[in-house]
Amino acid sequence: MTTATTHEADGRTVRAKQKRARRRQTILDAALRVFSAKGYHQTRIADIIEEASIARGTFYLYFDSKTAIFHELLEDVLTRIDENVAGVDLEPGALPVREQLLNTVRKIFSVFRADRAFAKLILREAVGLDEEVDAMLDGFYGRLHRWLSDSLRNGQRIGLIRAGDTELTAWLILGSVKQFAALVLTTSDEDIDLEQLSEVILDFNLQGIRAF
Amino acid sequence: MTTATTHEADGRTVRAKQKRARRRQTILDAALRVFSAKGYHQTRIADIIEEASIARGTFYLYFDSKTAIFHELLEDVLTRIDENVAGVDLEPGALPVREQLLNTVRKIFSVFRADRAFAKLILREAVGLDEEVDAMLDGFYGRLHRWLSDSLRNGQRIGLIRAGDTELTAWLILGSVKQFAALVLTTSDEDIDLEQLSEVILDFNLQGIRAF
Amino acid sequence: MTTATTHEADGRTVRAKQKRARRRQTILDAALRVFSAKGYHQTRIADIIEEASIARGTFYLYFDSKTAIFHELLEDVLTRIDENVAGVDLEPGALPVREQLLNTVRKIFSVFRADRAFAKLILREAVGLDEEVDAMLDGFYGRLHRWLSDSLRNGQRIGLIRAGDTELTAWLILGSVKQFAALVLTTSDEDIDLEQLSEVILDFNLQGIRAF
Amino acid sequence: MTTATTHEADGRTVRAKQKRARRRQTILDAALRVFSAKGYHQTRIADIIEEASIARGTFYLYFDSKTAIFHELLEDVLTRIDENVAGVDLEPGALPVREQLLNTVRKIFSVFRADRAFAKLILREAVGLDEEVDAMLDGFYGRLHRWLSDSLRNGQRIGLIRAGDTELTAWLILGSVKQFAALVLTTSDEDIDLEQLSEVILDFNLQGIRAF
DNA sequence: CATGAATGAGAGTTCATTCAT
DNA sequence: AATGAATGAACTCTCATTCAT
Repeated sequence: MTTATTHEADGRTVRAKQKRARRRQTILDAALRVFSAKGYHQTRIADIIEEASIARGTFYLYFDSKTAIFHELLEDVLTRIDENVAGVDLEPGALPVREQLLNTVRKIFSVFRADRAFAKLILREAVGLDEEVDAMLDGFYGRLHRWLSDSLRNGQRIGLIRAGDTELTAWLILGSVKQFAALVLTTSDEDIDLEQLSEVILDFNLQGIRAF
Repeated sequence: MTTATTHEADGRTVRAKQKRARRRQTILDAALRVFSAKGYHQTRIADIIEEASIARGTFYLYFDSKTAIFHELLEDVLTRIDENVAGVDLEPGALPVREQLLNTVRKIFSVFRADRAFAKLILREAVGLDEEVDAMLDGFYGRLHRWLSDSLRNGQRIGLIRAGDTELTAWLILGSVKQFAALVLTTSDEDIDLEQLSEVILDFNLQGIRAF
Repeated sequence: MTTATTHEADGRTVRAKQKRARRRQTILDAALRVFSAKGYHQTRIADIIEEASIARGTFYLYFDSKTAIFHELLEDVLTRIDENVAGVDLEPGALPVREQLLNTVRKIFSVFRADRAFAKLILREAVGLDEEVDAMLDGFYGRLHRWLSDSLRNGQRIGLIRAGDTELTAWLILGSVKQFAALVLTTSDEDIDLEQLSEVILDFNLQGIRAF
Repeated sequence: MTTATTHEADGRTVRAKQKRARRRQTILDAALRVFSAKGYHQTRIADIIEEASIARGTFYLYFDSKTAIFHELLEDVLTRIDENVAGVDLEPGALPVREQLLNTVRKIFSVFRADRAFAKLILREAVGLDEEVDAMLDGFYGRLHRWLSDSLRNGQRIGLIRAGDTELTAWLILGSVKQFAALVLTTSDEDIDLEQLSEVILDFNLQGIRAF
């Protein structure tokens, strides 16, 4: 009897928490849609609450401010990409390097493709916004850069990567990847052959452009 | 008499026009400083007129709006870079391709270095601002891309550039250049050896990263 | 059986009523604390329900509005003081007038001292709030005034009080008492010798300040 | 010629300053009217700008905030009264003390009567508003109190004032004066005989109420 | 009865732009 | 041409109150 009641109470609490989490997500989703459609500055709180079909005050029950929800949104997106990159195993042996890199490129782009809105957030809306956002992006790109330069040094050690300034080279690779992502973003047609494109970008980074 | 008066009037007109042009430039300069220091949205008209030491209303005698002056500023910057790129002669013969490309890379960066404010404008402030600015940037990058892909095709024809998707590759090169520019922008120390860096970026694009 | 049930029901009803009354009082107490600590306008319903440890909606089961609970609170306080004053017996004979007045002064201040919060409510929070509160305070001070002027007239009749405008004088006495109360309120030290102060205020009102 | 131009320029500046000062005053006057009519909290910026017939933004050209204009208004009023009290000469000799005090009482009330709105501000709107206002009022009443207690001590020295706690007594006098002011404020009829009332309040403070 | 998530009217303030001088 | 006071639309955020559970 007592247990039942307890369960019931627990059930209520759990359900309430779930409901709250669901609503939070609803608002986040709506905000992402609006932010990526209109841009951060063109987006009014009014737009978000309308998109989310909630009242003005409700928004502030879940988020402190327009800035706060954007930061959270951005953090979510960055984390999601981080996880895809972090999962890559660069231990020598296993798959050929080319195959592994190809996997990473594929993964990153699949995240972007999953929702173009994410990409727009990172590549357009979050650029030059405020210092905190700058720091978040710097951190994100910094992590990617570190992973890339580490990989390059690894490659040099085992003789797969030619000698050179790994730090700088890592930035250049990152730049080409970002541009590629921006390209995918712009190209509205879904007939992009990501598989083929991934190979092109990889080969560009590996071999460069010269004939020999 | 009449002629004299006319001359005088002409002189006046000319001098007035010059004065007007000078004042315009003063305001543009001031605006560039403020925009790149505080960012587009954080910049108030009040900031610009204070920096330019003019009255509020005077601003609107020279520019239609905050948007308008930013657009003009951006156009100036983009044109300046365009000219440096457009001036490159890619006729087969002449200098070795590597040398020519190196020249172009050097020129582009010298424009950026001339005033970091320009770079910030293009790489940060103008990103995700509004549709017209988007169009301007698209046009600018589009021209760079076209020039790059034309060059690549040229290179393929004369056997210097390996076969491949020239369109996509041109974007990737552009991406690495942009990232490089952003890097130069961030690195506040003036001890950057642009000469050496230019070679690294060029070699990256030419040879890629692999050992063979 | 039926009786039993009825009894039980009655018991339940009574207990429920008591519980309800107790809760009401809990909320009133909490509200008094918060109102006098933060002031009426700085107090949010959120503050009251937190102080009372009840849910938001519960508040409205017991009181109609923020205004309503303040009114009730104020009425409670005013009534409490009224009772102390009303209880004074000024029939000629009995105690000497000075002793009687001293008793009244003592009583009033003891009410204030019992809880500074009360005093703050009357002397600060309720001032200039809204028309209904104005009316309550007017009524309260009006009753005090009437009682004072009646007393003065009585005093005149038996030759204890000098001739003069009893109406106006009553207001002046009231003013000095209010100021005194405010003084006690401000003086945070508990080492105030109310006994001595009561005499000073009484003598001030009786003899004034001149040497002869 | 030059002087003329200079004069003209000066004239312009002077006129501009005057105009600005006039407008400031217009807004202050309007604000005083509204604050005293509706109370501080019931007053919206919208009410003030409507009363002053200015645009929303104009208000903020002259005052930082709703709080700021109220503070300035209050300071003005307090200063005006201060000046009337400060001007009193209590040097022994000259006029009889009673006459001097009567003058002060008259002056203070004439300030109040000049505009009931002032009185309402001090006695009602500014009570329990915020800490800064509290400090202003405390300072104001503190100065009055100091002046009163100094005067009392002076009177004691020359044998005009009986022995007693001058500090406390000064507060009591102040209390009676405040109450009196409040009374004048409430009594909307203009047929108040301030001359007679001033005497009553003075005699109350001098002789008290008892027959002997 | 109790709860607390949801509501939405309404507030103060900012700032690009206009216009009388 | 130059000035800067004036404008008012539009914004974000608060909080007393309601109501479904």
